[in-house]
Amino acid sequence: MPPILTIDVALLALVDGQLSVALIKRDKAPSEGLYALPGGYVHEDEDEDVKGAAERVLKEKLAVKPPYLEEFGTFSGKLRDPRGWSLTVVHYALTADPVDSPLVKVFPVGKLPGLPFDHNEIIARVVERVRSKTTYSSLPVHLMPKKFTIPELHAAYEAILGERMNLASFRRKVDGMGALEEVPGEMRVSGRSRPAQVYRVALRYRSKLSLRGRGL
Amino acid sequence: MPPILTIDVALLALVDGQLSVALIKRDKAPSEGLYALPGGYVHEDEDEDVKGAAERVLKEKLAVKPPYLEEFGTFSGKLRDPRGWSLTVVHYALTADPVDSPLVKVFPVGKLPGLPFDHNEIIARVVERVRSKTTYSSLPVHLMPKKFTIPELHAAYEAILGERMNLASFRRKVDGMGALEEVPGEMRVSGRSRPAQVYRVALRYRSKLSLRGRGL
DNA sequence: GGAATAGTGTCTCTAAGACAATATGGA
DNA sequence: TCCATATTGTCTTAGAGACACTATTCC
Repeated sequence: MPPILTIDVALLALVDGQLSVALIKRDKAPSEGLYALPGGYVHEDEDEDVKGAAERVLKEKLAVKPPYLEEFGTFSGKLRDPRGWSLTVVHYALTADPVDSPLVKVFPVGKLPGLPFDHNEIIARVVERVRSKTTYSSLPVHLMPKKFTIPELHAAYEAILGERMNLASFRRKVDGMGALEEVPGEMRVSGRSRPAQVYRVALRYRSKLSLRGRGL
Repeated sequence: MPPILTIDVALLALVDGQLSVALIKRDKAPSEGLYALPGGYVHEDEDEDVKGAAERVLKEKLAVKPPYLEEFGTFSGKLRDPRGWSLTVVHYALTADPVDSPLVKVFPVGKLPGLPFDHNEIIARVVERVRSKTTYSSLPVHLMPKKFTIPELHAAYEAILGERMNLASFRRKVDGMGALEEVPGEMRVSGRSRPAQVYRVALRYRSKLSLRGRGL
């Protein structure tokens, strides 16, 4: 009997200023009825590769086509699934607006219930990776809506890392990364303060989906 | 028919100052007789997880128990293996002394022959990762013998990256990383010059094998 | 004008590169 | 002694954080 091969996807988003993950109520055994990471088997006829399988699961189960999807790594062994020796290729995806539905619920990563299999550990490791990448890359831009301001992005970084960052240095850093471009003329007003310049993700930083196969 | 699940290992070493990879002559179809990455199926009864399978393959096929072994990622799809939709979990390992044998040959990564499956691409991607990690981590210490000097380690970094590095800054950097410790009193003499202090990898940086499951 | 937040300028500090100066064992 | 390389010290430069200052809108 060959090992059980599955893929799982951790779809992350910022909800109410908290890094959160979309979980789905399992509709079959084992652990039927419990929330878990969306996942499934590879469909050899329709999935080009495991990343394709992850995209399909995102579309079918979560109804999202997120701008960022990357393989995280595998989790395998005899004990993690009651059905036997199994291997799952875990992916993580970032989105601005996860869809809440009767079956899908978005949990802050700090307030997860007990999950089946090793999904608590998987999420913990994915979050660790996302926090790590946040410290040196523009990854969190993929958690933002199409248009956003620097202060909004700054707040997202602070929410993900759980610590304050210097805003002036942050400005210099995002400038230097070249991941953003101004939306000409557009300013965002919030309250009775100076309006902020609106930005969007630069073209070459969008849609990692199409850059198949290149890690990072 | 479920996907074919295999693991492959890219064992890297520095041979004659060149980053090199150990390839093994395949003893069965497909591509029998060609050099390829050592790999194989997961043995559900003896492999704790895919990393365990990689360790077993290293031991059985290459007769090494390297100090560093890490999962790289997966390669999957319909086209990469003539037998059908397949997935391989690629690992990379670092060693100081790869064993050359009738079946195993060590090739400089810049002078690889055409390899079966997608093994040329796999090796290219692994090398890219190792070079990247070399720029910001102490990874290359695992390519060194038990005892070595800073200038020797410096030469290893230059060989991996293919570019010159400032030796004084390099000293400061390895100092700061805390990955090394002096071997008290031991000096290495080479030629008629001042002898160099001998170092070894600090305990907590050895044997990533035991730190199962933690990426990086 | 005042409140509140956006954005800029400047100072300091740290880390890295360049490179000069010193150290040491073998020939 | 000299040669060759190891090791240290110093100067300069680039980038990040701290923080004060200016800008702009609504009230």
